[in-house]
Amino acid sequence: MTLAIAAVIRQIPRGQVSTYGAVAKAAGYPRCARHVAKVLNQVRGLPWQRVLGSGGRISLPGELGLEQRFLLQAEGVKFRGRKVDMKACERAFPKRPVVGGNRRRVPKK
DNA sequence: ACTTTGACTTCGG
DNA sequence: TCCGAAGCCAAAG
Repeated sequence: MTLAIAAVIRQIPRGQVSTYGAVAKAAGYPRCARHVAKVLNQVRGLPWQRVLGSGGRISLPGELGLEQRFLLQAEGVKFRGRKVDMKACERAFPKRPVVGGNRRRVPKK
């Protein structure tokens, strides 16, 4: 799964971005946004700067965040204040079947 | 087998 | 817009 996620991230082209949640979903693990973050830490050689928080927010704290912003702008990604212009730059991934079998919120009652 | 760890997400105030 | 809380889940230790 770590690999599946890494593979998805590698598919984000220059000038485009995606989000943790979207990447997780595209890899077949819709609720593992958090794991995506972890993968970005461990796996090297990934275009880490192209992965953002929901809504196009930069989630990296401090200086790394600034660098991310810088790199993205260098790739031609447009910013709207602190957020990326997702409408224009978000990468659309082909749909993928969910791996672990679809789990649904139990109506609980 | 159990606990911790994330660059998360959504919602409410 | 900015917190805080709660939900989430596989990987790593």
